[in-house]
Amino acid sequence: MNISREDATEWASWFRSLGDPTRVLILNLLASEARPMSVGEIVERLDVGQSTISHHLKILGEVRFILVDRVGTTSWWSINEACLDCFPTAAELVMGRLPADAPWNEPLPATSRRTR
Amino acid sequence: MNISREDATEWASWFRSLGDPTRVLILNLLASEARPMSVGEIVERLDVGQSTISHHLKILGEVRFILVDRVGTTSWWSINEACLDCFPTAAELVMGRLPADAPWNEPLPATSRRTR
DNA sequence: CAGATATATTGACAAATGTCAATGCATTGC
DNA sequence: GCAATGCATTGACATTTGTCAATATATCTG
Repeated sequence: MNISREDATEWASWFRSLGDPTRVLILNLLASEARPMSVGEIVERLDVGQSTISHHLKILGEVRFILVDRVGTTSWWSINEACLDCFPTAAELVMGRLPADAPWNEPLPATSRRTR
Repeated sequence: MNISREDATEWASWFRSLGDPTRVLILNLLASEARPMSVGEIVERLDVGQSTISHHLKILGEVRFILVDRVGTTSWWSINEACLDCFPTAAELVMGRLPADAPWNEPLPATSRRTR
């Protein structure tokens, strides 16, 4: 009936990934532009250092809120639409009704290394 | 078109309140019991100290995920159903479509001090 | 009022987090 | 191959966070 602390820890980590202002700004920017953006572009738009942006992109990527396509030396980041749609609501999470096929449960794809 | 850092900070704080395993456990417990519970009851069910539980209840109460009814020396905590229903989804938040009448935007009621 | 009970608050502390500057690593262009 | 470019990683640092033990506060019971 009740969830385990392990489950709670994993669920909490998803919400924690949304729990930083800079990450919310990144997500909003990517969503409003509705296209892949490079790290440099994002740095220009938000008033935060480049290494910090890279750090947050990594965190958002690990929970699969965003996806990356690396081409040459540039990383193209974009919203993972599927992930947004089925991110659990607070009600679902709290009641223990977790979507089984959430995108963040899928294995990470082998890092693409296309060159041009 | 884009949200302000202030907005982002406030939204992030709501998600951060779900970003701790103990708080997820508390919410799940309150939701699964579907009744008000005292601090003592919650402490018994979760393997965490009493002061820690009080601390987390306070955090969850401040974002109005849970409500408290103080009777005598005991505090009865319960899920704020309204809050669960309209907690913004990741998509809503990220796209800047925020529910205007969210319960956590309502003023906090004067602390009830009923006795018995 | 004295003691017991329930919860809140405080203080301490280790761990995690967000940020930046500096550096490292690939890749591209010449 | 060399310099330039774009991003990732590292190290340092201050801040925040989660936890507990101890204490304070409020209420109830006799």
